[in-house]
Amino acid sequence: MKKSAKTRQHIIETTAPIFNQQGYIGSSLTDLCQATGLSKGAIYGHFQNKEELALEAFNYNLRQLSQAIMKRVDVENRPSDKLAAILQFYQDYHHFAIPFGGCPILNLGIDAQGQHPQFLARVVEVIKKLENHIRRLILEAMQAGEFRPNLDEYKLSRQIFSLLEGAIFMTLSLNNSQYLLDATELAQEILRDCQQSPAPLQ
Amino acid sequence: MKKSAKTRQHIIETTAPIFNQQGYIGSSLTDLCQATGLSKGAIYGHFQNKEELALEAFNYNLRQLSQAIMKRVDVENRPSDKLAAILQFYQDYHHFAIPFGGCPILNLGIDAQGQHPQFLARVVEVIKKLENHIRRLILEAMQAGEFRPNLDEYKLSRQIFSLLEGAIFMTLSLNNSQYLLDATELAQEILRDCQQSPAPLQ
DNA sequence: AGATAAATAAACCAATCGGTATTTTTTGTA
DNA sequence: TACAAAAAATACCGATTGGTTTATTTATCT
Repeated sequence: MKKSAKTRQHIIETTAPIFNQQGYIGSSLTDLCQATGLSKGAIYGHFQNKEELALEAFNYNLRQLSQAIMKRVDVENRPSDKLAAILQFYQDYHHFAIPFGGCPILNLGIDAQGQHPQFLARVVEVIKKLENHIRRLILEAMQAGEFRPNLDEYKLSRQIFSLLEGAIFMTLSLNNSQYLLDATELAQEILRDCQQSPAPLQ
Repeated sequence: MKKSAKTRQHIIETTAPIFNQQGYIGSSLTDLCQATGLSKGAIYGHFQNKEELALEAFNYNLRQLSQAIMKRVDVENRPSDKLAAILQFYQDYHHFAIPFGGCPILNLGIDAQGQHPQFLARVVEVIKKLENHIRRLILEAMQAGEFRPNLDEYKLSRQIFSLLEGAIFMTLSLNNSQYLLDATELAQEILRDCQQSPAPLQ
């Protein structure tokens, strides 16, 4: 009874980076069998079809990412420190993403657009969750007096998230970590300006 | 003699959005034949193989994007106005990208990563060209006295480009134009601060 | 230890993949 | 209008796709 769940998890974990890197169509069952060391019969004993496995693998990727961020955030107390921890995480995000086969949000978001509505819905869910987390931290920082009270936390979180995702894309595509460094630095400056008043930005 | 070139171009133009949206592997010859209204024999009479056609189609996409930007830039004279024109273009970039099947840079960049080095090289080329264009405009604005002289134009162009690409991803994935609006607004503010001295940002 | 059920492998399926060879149709020109 | 050349359609190729079935091995539990 327990063995089944274990190999099922093994299949998910070993195929997750393949799906992340090669996309849904690009990941053939032959690839997945070779990576897991199992046969098609074995895989189909644990999953109804390729789509179900892909969904689980994508979910696994997104969950890993979320958890890695939250792990950094949870050790901080003040909202502004939690925000700084998020930026710190993204500063060397490529070290996290490259063995993962890239950024799950970016890869799945692009791969699923107009192609796999179900997958897109999942990645949108995670994006909104992360962006909302940033937004709530900004709001809490305002309420705690760490930030000016007249900020538009919705706009700020959208801007910071866009900046980070774009920098991830640039760093991974051009294989140049400078984009993530510059982006997180800019984000830090934006947040620093949230403390002052009146605002030169926002 | 001329008919051949015309249908060749027709094939490129009609398959370009398919390649852009579905990627290289995701675009089957059946799809391409159906879209062009031609048979496989006809397509293979104009292109050696699927890869050559894809490369031409991707180049077509990237060229269309570059030209659309340059068209807006070239009507301006002052460097800072040219920069503003670029931001203006990206403000409603989704209207350009959606009928195109998404952002060619983003789609091809993600699709090609670790999969098609040849395609990745092409998209990197275009990215560097556009980013360099922004960088040179910042430099020219400094030299013309429109911007402070002590700016890091390399860093600034990286930050702005990351911000824009990230906002494109967000707007297209979440089908929400607000990300592009907020990102271009932030970019405008960053550039506005380049005029003042001393710098609150950068 | 042996019965039972779960897990896996292997062979097989129709469909589709990219690509090619051949035939038919179209076209420009003499 | 006849004819050669180019362009396109058809039919086909082997390989691979996702998926299924059957047989066999391997765990699990009494």
